[in-house]
Amino acid sequence: MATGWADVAERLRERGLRWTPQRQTLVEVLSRSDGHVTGSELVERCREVDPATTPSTVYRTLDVLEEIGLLRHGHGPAGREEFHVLPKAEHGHLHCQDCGATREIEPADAAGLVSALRRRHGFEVDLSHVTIVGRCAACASDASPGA
Amino acid sequence: MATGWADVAERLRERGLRWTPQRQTLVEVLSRSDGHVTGSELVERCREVDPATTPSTVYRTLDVLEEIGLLRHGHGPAGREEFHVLPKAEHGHLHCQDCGATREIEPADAAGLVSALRRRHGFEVDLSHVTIVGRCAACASDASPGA
DNA sequence: GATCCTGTTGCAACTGGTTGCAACAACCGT
DNA sequence: ACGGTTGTTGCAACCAGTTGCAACAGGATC
Repeated sequence: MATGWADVAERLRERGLRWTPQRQTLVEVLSRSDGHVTGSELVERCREVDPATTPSTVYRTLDVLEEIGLLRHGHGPAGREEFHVLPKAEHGHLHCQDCGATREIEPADAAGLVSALRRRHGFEVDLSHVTIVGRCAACASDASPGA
Repeated sequence: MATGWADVAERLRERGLRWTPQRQTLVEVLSRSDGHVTGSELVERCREVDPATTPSTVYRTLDVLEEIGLLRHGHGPAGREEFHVLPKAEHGHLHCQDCGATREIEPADAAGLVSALRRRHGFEVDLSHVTIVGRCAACASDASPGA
């Protein structure tokens, strides 16, 4: 909560953007959310607060908040939108195809890849957007010997 | 084209699956496609061959063909389905947020990450499903100094 | 060639998300 | 407090993809 939700209104106004009731609702919901949420989850939770909530408004506001840096989005394994609230550090995600578990990739794990791509292709990785799919330890040891 | 499209019919029948006109259409379209295609692109191209093509049939057939190993799918930067025809080698994708360019990640580039995740978390990466987002050399050197 | 079994198709409805547009309202200036 | 500017909302239509289901049709069997 370091650069928390408290000054969102100001940050918006600084850019000539507005602080509307709908945005307050979404920010309130976000401030109660931890880690990763999907778009439709957020829509649903906003509707609990204000049943008149419209999806398009939520998604558009999410875009705005992302521009301000309060969240990042990525795409989950099913291609669904996934939001990442108040990222402390850039980090990617690991998703198990079999059990569906998701865990975070520590920057150290990705350091090799990031620097390899930078050196070899001059490519600057945006780690927060990365979801790597595969099999987690449990599922891998479960499946490989058998099949 | 090593294990090409020629014997698809047999491969299906071996598994008790069927070789239908609709599947022939899709396979014909796929055999003319190179590299990466999105789902809707395939639907469209099938419709050029057979205007009666239905999306659900195409997607279901794609699932079947993926099971047989003739293609792999992943999710592009916008979360859209992306198919990867006749994969010679497992490889991921690099996508530039700015210019939209996509290039392939060579296995060597990812080797470090893959082995780091295996060692540290026992996680087996499915490289073909990975799309890494960031900025390509051109866009990175374009943007970073300025902004 | 007729028959049966079961995989497959096409439809229609639905999910998650996006977009164009006209009406609206936050905020600034007076 | 009032008006005007312009960012924002909500609607409705749409896009990409998925699913349940009843009708259909491969292909093996007789």
